[in-house]
Amino acid sequence: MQFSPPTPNSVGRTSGGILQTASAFPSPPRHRLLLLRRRRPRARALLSSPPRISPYASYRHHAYPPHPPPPPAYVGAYYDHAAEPLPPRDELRTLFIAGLPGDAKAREVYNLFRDFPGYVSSHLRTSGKSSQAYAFAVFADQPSALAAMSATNGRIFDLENNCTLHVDLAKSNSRSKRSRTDDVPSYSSEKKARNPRGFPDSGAGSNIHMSGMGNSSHSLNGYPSAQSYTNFEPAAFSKDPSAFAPQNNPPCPTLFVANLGPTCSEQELIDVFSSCAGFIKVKMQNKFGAPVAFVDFKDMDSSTEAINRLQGVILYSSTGEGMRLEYAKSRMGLRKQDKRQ
DNA sequence: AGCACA
Repeated sequence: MQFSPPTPNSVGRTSGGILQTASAFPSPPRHRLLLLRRRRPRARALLSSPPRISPYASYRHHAYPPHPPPPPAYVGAYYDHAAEPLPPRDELRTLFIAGLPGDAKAREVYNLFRDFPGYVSSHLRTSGKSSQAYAFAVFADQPSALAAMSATNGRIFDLENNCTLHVDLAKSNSRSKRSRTDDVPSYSSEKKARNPRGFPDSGAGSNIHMSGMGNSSHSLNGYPSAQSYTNFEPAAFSKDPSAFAPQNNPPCPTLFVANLGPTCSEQELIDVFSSCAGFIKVKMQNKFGAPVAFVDFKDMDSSTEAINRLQGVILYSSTGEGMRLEYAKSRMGLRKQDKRQ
């Protein structure tokens, strides 16, 4: 209601398939850039060079035949912030997600963000006739939002429609308080996975509030919390991770991370990997040449899911391709926790 | 294209 529908005249993808963040959002607000720079001084790659999409990025469906890229980017979703009660600190902690297909479901948006620490809620806006949609995802604070942003920006949401996500800080925070219950559908109460088509996927302004608030960021509100990405991944995906892990090491709870940008920091990796279940710690190797890192998980299931989720993800610091994940050759620091006398 | 730390 307070959102104007996306304007389909905006710039989109070039014929080469390169996504230009800057052009996708003409004349980005100054404050947004400043915020990004403040926290990540070396965000040059993100701001000035287009995120390139790795074939490993995002939830992979089966191998879809390539399609000519439709223009997916949008400008829109302007929020009338006149009546918005900004939190005491006006730090932006809401993400704006563009590039969603018109038939995107609130559940899909929810599944995209629910595992990130600090996730609070998401709101899908589908503009009836348009073939595209956009959404907002609210986080507890800006670092959480930025971590989720760096992990999801550039992800291929729908290979079939060639939908690539553009995730950015929203221009203003969404109202996260449940001050209004007008257009909240009765979905969140129950009947969850029952009816996959139960979402009001048409009709502008279906404001679905999928909350993940509360404790440790998992589950809640009816959705199974664990690694149920069954909506996105084929069965073989979870059965045979080696088919998707282009390396030879046997599965290991520790991951080896390569192809990091020269300015990648350990904190940036923590921001990204801490969203994975079973995450323990990151150890970065910056001394020699190209930085690499090791990320430890509590078990091989966790590390495998992390590979599947984050393979090829492009970070702020990334140059060119996204990071490459492999099982490490040996488990990180198994020393005292192991009960070898 | 690179696998350390204990």
